[in-house]
Parts: sequence; C-alpha cells; structure tokens
Amino acid sequence: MGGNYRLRQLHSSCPIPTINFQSAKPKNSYPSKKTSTSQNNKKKQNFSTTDSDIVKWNIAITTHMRNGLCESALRVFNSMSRRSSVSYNAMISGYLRNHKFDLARDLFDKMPERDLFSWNVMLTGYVRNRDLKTARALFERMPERDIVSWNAMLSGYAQNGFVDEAREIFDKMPLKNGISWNGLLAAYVQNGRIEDAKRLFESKMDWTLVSWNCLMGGFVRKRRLLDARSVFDRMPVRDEISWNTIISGYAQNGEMEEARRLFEESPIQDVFTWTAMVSGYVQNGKLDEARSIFDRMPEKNSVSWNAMIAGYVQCKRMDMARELFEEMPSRDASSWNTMITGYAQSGYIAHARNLFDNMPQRDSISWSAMIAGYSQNGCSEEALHFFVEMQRDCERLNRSSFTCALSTCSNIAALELGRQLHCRLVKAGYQTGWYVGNALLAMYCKCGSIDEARDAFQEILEKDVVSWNTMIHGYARHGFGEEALTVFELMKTTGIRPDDATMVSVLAACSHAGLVDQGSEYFYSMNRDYGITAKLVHYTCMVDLLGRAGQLEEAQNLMKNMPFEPDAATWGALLGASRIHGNTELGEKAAQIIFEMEPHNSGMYILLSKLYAASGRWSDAGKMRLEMRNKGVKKVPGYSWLEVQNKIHTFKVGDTSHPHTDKIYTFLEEMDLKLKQEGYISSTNLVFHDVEEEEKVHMLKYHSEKLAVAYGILYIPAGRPIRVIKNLRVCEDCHNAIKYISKIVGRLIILRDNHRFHYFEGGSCSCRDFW
DNA sequence: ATAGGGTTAG
Repeated sequence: MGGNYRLRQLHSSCPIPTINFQSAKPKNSYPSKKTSTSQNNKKKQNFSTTDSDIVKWNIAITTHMRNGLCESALRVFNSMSRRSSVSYNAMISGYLRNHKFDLARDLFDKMPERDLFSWNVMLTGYVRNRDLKTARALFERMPERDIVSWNAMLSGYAQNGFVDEAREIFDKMPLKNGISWNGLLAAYVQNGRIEDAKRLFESKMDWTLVSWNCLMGGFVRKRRLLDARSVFDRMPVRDEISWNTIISGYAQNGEMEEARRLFEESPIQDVFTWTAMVSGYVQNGKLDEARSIFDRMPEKNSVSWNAMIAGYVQCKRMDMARELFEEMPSRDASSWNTMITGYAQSGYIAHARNLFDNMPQRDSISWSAMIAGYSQNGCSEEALHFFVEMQRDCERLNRSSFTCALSTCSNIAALELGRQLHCRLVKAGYQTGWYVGNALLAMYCKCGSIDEARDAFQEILEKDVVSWNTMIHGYARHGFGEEALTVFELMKTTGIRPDDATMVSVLAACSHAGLVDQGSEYFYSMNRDYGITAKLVHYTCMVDLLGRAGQLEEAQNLMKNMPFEPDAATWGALLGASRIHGNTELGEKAAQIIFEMEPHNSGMYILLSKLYAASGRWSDAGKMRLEMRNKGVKKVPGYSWLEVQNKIHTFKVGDTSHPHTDKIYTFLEEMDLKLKQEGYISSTNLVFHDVEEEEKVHMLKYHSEKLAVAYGILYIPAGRPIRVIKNLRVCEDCHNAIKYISKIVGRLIILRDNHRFHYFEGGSCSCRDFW
C-alpha cells in the first residue's frame, strides 16, 4: 500500500532533506491565517522551519483529516522537514477518525517520542474499535495517566456493557470530574441497571443537566413514568431534551393527554417533540390523530416520515405507507426497512424482496427483515440462505443486529446458529446490556432448549418484567407448568410487579399442566392482588383451561358472562377443547362462528373437517373441503424442518426432494413394522374419507414431521435430542406415531409446532395428548 | 494545532 510504503520511507530516511515549502504547499489547503512577511522571508533565507510553521502544518493536517482527506494530510506530513509530536498525534487521530485503524497503530508504534496525548489518542482508538482487552493493556502500559485517560477507559467499559469493570475504574481513579460521574451513571442506565443508577444519583449533589436527563431517560425506558416525572419535577434547570424525554415517555405509554399538555407547556417544540407526539399516537393505534399532527408539523425529517409510515405499516395499510414512502424527500435505511418489514409481514414477500434488491444501502435490519419475512412465510431455506449471506455482508454485527439475528434464530428455531451467535456475542463483549439478555433467553426458549434458556435467564443481572415473562412463557410452552409457576412465585418475591402478559403465561402454564383450580385462583387474583384488569386474552386462556379439562359447560358459561365479545381466538379455544373431548356439535358451532369472522382461515376448515371425520361424518367432512375450494381458501402448506450440522433441512408432505430420500423412506418402512409390533394403529379416520384406504395410510406416513423425525434419527448422533419444528399444528396421527418411535429408538424427540413444544420420550409426550 | 462524557423522536 502506498501509504504504508511512504510512512516507512519517512522513518528510515531521517533527517529528511529540507525542501522548499512554497512548492510543496498544496493549493488552498491550509488556513489563511495571517503570517508575517518577515517570518516567510526568514524561512526562505535559511531553509529552516520555525515552531510556528510546524503549528501551521499541523493545522493543515487536522483540516485535511476532518475533511476525510487522509492522502492530502499524509502529503503534508511527509513534506515537513521537522515534526513535533503534535504532528504525529494529529495524523494518528485523523486516521482513527477516518477508520484507518491499522495506519494509526503503525504510526503510533513508529513515532519517535510519544507524549500523553499520543497515548490518549491511541487508547481512544482501541476503545472505539471495541477492543477493550488491548485498550486495557495499553492503559496499564501508559507511563503516566491523566483524567482523560481514566475517563476514556471508563466510558470504553461503560459503552460495551462492562458495568462492573467501569465501576472498578471509577473507584480507582485518583481524580473524578463531572464526566467520570456521568460516565458511570450512563453505564448503569444503558445496561438497564436503573436501581444502581438511582442509588449513585442519590449519593451526590450537583449533577449536571445531562446527568439529570440521563437518569430520567433511564426511568422512561423502564416505563417507570412516575419516577421519570419526579426527576423531571426536581430538575434545577431544564433544556429541550428534558422536555422531549418526558413528553415521549408519556406518549410511548399511551398517556397522550398528559403528553399533549406538556407539549403545549414546553417552551420549545422542535422536530423531536413533534415526532414524539406523532409516534405516540401511532403506537396507540390513533392513526388519524397522528396524521393530523404529522400534517401540521412545521418541519419534518426522515424520522418523522418513518414514524408515520410505520403507523400505516402496523395497520397493514401498505398503500398509504407506499404513498408516503414515494412522497418523502429523502429516504434513509430505516424508511426502506420499514417498508420491507411491512410487505414481508403482510405476505407480499416479492414486494419486500424487490425493495431489498433496490435499496441503496442495506444494513443488518434490512437483512433481518427479509429473513423474518421468509421464515414467517414458510420459506425457511431462503431465510437461512439470507442469514448466512448477512453474516458475510455485515463486517461487524452491532448490538441491535445481534438482537435481530437472535430473533431470527428464534423464528426458525435454528438452535446451533443461535448458540454460535451467543459465542460471537460474548466475544464482542455484548453478553450483557439492554435487551440482549432477553433476546438470548427468548432464543433458547423458542429453539426448544429450555435448560439453556434457564441458564440465560440466570445470567441476566437485572431481570425486568420481560425477562420474567419470557421465562414463564417458555416453561409453559414446553409443558413445564409446575416450573413456570415456580418462576412466577419467585418473581413475586423480587418486587417486580406481574403485568397482564405475565398472567397470560401463568394461565397458559396452568392450562398446559391441567391445573384448573390453581388457574382459576390465579385468574381471580389478578385484579385482587395486582390490580390487573382481565382482558379478553385472559378470558380466552380460561376458556382454554376449562375446555381442556373437559369442563365445556363452564367454558361456555364464562364466554357468555364475560365483559367482552369473544373473538376468533376464544372460539378457537372452545373448538380445540370440543375436538379433544369429541363434542362435534359444539365444535361445529364454534367453527361456524369462526368462519364468519375469518372466512379465509384455512386452519379452521381443516380442524372442522377432521372433527367430522373423527365422528364418522364423512360427507360433512368432504363438504368442508369442497366449500374451502369454492371459497378459494388456500391451505397453508405444512412444513417441518430440523437443523443438522448447521444446515436446515426442510420437508413437506410426501417430499422426495431431499438427497437422502431413499434412506429416509427405507427407515420409515422398517419403522412401520416395528410400530405395528408395538401395537400402534394408524388413525386413518382422521383424513378425508374420499381417499382410498391405501392412499390414506400413505399420506399419513409421509407427513412432513415424520420425514423430519426420521432424518433426525438417522443423522443426529445418538444421545442428542432431535429437534423438529413444524409451521402448523402437529398431525394427530403423527403425534401418536412419534410417541411410539421415541420408545423404539430410545431417543428424545422435541417437536415445536405452532402452538407448543412436545417432548416425546419413552413412548409418551409431555403434552399428555392435549394440545 | 492533537486526547475523554452524557441526554430526546423512527
């Protein structure tokens, strides 16, 4: 590289022959500060450099570097006959500013005499490069340190989630200033340790305005509005940021009236204030109010446009979103990403792909949006392909792309990839901090590794309500109702208030574990103990709980008497219960109502036709299928997939496209014999009657989950669990067969369907056949 | 002339 070569020359050929400054001077390249003619004359006369000349050249270097012109800066540097350490420092700092880390380090290593500035510049370089280990080593090697060095080290730790290390530095510093105090405060706030932040704040007076804002922002992020407000009220001085923080706090929490009142009271409304209001209304589903504010904004930037677009996207009004997207003056990556997400989640994956291909600059969010889109649309192979490409494309995953990637792993249940991400996350120093812990926890839950989920949960230092909810929900979905309730009891002792989401998980846990009485008790305790008003979703949980336990009468009574109109999910719970307990009449009634609510819900047709088939009403079952065809309802195709050696293998019904198809089918044929010996009978009455008996058996045999399980048994080493994911609910016959298979092959088979986890082991399933 | 911090909207 030219730059390196020239540097080497520079250092090996000292002293450099004096050159004519005038001719080497780049045109218009340095500040036209007045220079006395006498000095210039003197310079010309004896070809020597004065100190004030060096200063001028140094300024030139800095100017070039600030404009991103590293080459020009280097040219100036090379042309100098004498250099001070400032010249070197300016070069090093400039290289770092322009992300040329290696050049900076080379020059630092080669410079003749390093002063405190040089060390501090380099220290910051390592910190910015997030190489805390090397930064610390350099810090220890420094011949002397001043408060700048200490603060740089402190903030390095703080920004990368090493709160305890930051605290260590803070405690060791011989001298602290406002920056040091605020650095530690921000470390706590950014890493979610709001209680520590609060304690620190109370330990001293005379905080700067920024620190007041910082603490208030921390409370807002934790949704502790009362605490945030008390900080706001106690602040000795307020700036725009203080007002904007509290206003957006209220807006994000749906308290729009208070937000509006403060908006009017605020001395200044800037683009932040206005946008906070717009997004507040958007987040509370009040699109018209949001739009009217948006239209009245005196000044908009891309964030404001994006907030409004996101509002339309949320309501799946992609036409309106598109209109604004086309109309906005300058789109940033976020605008594109919002649209991509919107299209992908509305099922327009091709539209999403089109935008993705055409956007000027993709970031990790764009990739994640496509991956999530593909996996939600059942295209897990494309999802995985994009995932691998993303890692290649993004040179460094940042904290939020890690979180996105983790949630992608959760969606497609790619446990191995998730584990790898976990390792890379630790290496990058991101294992703690906002959201990352919860994302890891959720990943392990959804990927079906409840033990690793528990470990991840225990590693979260300051568990928030989301952490607890995720853990409880995870246990519930895995069928570990008792464990879920134990965690819930533990949560109550920590002083974290359960919220309505907690209670959904708790009720679901009772439901999956068949704990009717306990579930009812929890349901009544919601309001009594925690002041939580039961929402429709809680009633639906109760219908599910009672229904599964066979108390269909009670379930119906609850639906009649509850203060809400049942929605499709409520009726769905009743339908599921009717199916389990063979009550065709009730199931039919529920299904009819769901048809009216969701005429294109293919799952319901299939569930109902199975219900008919199960009770031998073949013609009704056939009618359902015909009606489905007439109405143009498309059946969502069933997929199952599993991860083997970092690859996702996807199967659909009767799939023969897999390279190991022959082995899989041979295995299943052999398994068939063994199954029969074990007493398994294929429940052929569960498929449509107008299929020939022989074909029926065939269809059942080749369901996607069976193919995936077979592949797993063949290619996953003995002793390891086989984890299969299905995008729909597991077929009843397959469920039955897999129970037997688990016994015959002596393997643990973990199946995630779109409702819960099934642990097949030794001939039985953790769902106890209720799902 | 060169080095350190933090807060608000998508």
